[in-house]
Amino acid sequence: MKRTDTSGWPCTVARSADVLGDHWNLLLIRQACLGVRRFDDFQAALGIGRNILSQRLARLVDECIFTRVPYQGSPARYEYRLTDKGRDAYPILAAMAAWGERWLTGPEGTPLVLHHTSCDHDMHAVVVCSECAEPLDVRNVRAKAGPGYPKAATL
Amino acid sequence: MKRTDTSGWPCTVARSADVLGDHWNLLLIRQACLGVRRFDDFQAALGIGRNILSQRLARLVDECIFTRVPYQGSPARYEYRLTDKGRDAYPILAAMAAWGERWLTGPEGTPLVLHHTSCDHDMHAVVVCSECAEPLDVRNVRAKAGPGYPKAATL
DNA sequence: GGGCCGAGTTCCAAGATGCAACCCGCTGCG
DNA sequence: CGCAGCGGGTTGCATCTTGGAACTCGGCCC
Repeated sequence: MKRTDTSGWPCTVARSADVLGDHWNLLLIRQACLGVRRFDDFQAALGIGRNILSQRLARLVDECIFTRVPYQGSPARYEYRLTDKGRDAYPILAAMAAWGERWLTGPEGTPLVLHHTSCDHDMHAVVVCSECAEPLDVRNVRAKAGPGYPKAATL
Repeated sequence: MKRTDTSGWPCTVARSADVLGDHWNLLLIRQACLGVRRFDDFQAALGIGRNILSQRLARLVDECIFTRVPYQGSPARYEYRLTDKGRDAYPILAAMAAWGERWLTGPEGTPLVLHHTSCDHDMHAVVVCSECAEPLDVRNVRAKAGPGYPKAATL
């Protein structure tokens, strides 16, 4: 009945999917990357229901993707900021943006262009191999069991 | 009421999230990348309900991420294969796997190791800038409106 | 003739979502 | 003082979506 919990599966994709496989979570992280930090701003920007937002933020704080820090006392007000873990999810969003740009964009062109300030160029994300820096392709990658792989498993 | 549809939003992340922001969809694509093609194999590998599986596969075929091709007639049997669009989503999964490996792995180590056959090394995915090949970091990226950006918008 | 695939549907109860309305501790303001 | 406003949430309720298990259907196999 309740959404299957994949966080304990012997697969890093399944574990990530447990938290990132939710459009609101993805969108919240994206907004946060864009500088949004406050409840009402998330709500207004995404049009997400306040209860859902509240629940999602709690989950993300729980997962250490956001931290809830007070930015004023009396009345106590909090804002949500990305942790290193959350910030580190940005590449995934960038990869999704690149995919969306390639496959889900109509003739009108991309709504958003990313600009890399380090090299001062407009760019898009490319996912490469850590060893040879070649872009990845499913056909050149094999998955094999690692140290944390249990004997019986789904793969 | 029904799950908010973000596929028309002026944001490539939101559009991608509409289809990739679902753990089953992600997991199905992952399985497909691993070579799974048949209904019952997906079902057995993921433990997903047959109704949900059926519904998800239909959606993914609809989105042109999978194609349903007959592999025998009489009785007609179909298998689901990744299209180029689907195959191109692999980098996203690889990025998620890398994140999961870094942040969601316990002391036992990664369950799965990826091996890049092109360079014959074990590797992990890195998301880099298409222009300067530096790994991305949120702090070095700015989003700006592109050609497909409507005047009124959420960003 | 009966059982066994693979590939789906159908049914139903338990959750999840979305929306709107309500609450709470302060602040500013007339 | 009284009261509306603001940021930040809860609560309630009507719908949808999930997950699990049972049922269907066309064709082999024995």
